[in-house]
Amino acid sequence: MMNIGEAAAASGVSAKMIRYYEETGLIPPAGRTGAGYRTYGPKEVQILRFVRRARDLGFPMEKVGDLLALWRDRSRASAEVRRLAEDQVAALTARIREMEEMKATLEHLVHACAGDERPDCPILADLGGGNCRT
Amino acid sequence: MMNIGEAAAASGVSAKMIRYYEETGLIPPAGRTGAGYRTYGPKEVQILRFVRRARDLGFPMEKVGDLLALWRDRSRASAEVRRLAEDQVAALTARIREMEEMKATLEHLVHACAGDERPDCPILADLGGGNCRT
DNA sequence: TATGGACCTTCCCACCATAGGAAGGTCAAC
DNA sequence: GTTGACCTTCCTATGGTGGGAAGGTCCATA
Repeated sequence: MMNIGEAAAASGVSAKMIRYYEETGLIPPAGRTGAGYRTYGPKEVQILRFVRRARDLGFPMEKVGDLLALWRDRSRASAEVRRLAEDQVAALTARIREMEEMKATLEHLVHACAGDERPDCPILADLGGGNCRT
Repeated sequence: MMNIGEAAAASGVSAKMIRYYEETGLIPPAGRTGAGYRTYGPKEVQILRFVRRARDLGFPMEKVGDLLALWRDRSRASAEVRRLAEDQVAALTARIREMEEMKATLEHLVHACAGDERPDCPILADLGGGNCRT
């Protein structure tokens, strides 16, 4: 049995976040020693690693909860899990595209900007003249 | 002179956010009518549009403040602005790459998953660190 | 002139996920 | 037995945005 600090080191999740995950119900409450210290075994550490990995893949907490539930349910169909993963791929794709667009616009502006000592700046001109309804 | 609602409609920035920007010092305090209503003219609306556009390009508030300062400074060198824009391109590039990596990993897992009624699921197996069930 | 509704004001709360810190208790090593 | 590293809870902040309550204002219409 480990302390929260050891569990944090073993799982890659900070002690702060472990307590937070417990508080929000993402993970079940840890056992306690007589003095009130949280205790963790290998099983709990595995759960924490699961959460960590899912977060690394960009899943929001809520989806991580769904994945955990499916993980615990031995009879779940893999199709459900796959759908969650596909949703996440779609979300990432959408977000990436948005940022690619921002980047392209900015690169265009940077390209048009002399970038020297002169105050003429197409970047500021663009920002100042953006067309919304006036 | 417009109300905050009209300025919001004209600039594309919500009234809530206009007040927030003012509160945090991003934009100067608006003028007030005798009754305490904020008033906005075309110049202020242009500033709001500037902010909106910069936020749309993914600049964090702090950088928007820098850009605004450069915008107001008629003698600024365009090189400074360009550097801010380039930094932002770099930030976007880094974030995009992170997300591309997440996406690639997930796509790999989705591809390996049968996605049928069987409980065998490589996605959960991966998340769990090799052991699908506890 | 009165009233109603659309606007404005300030203030507080919520989100998501994370980090920092203070105040106080506990454990283990020396 | 003291010291230092750990633990506990509780509060705060972040970045931007939205929601809403309680109360004031403005304008048009009945």
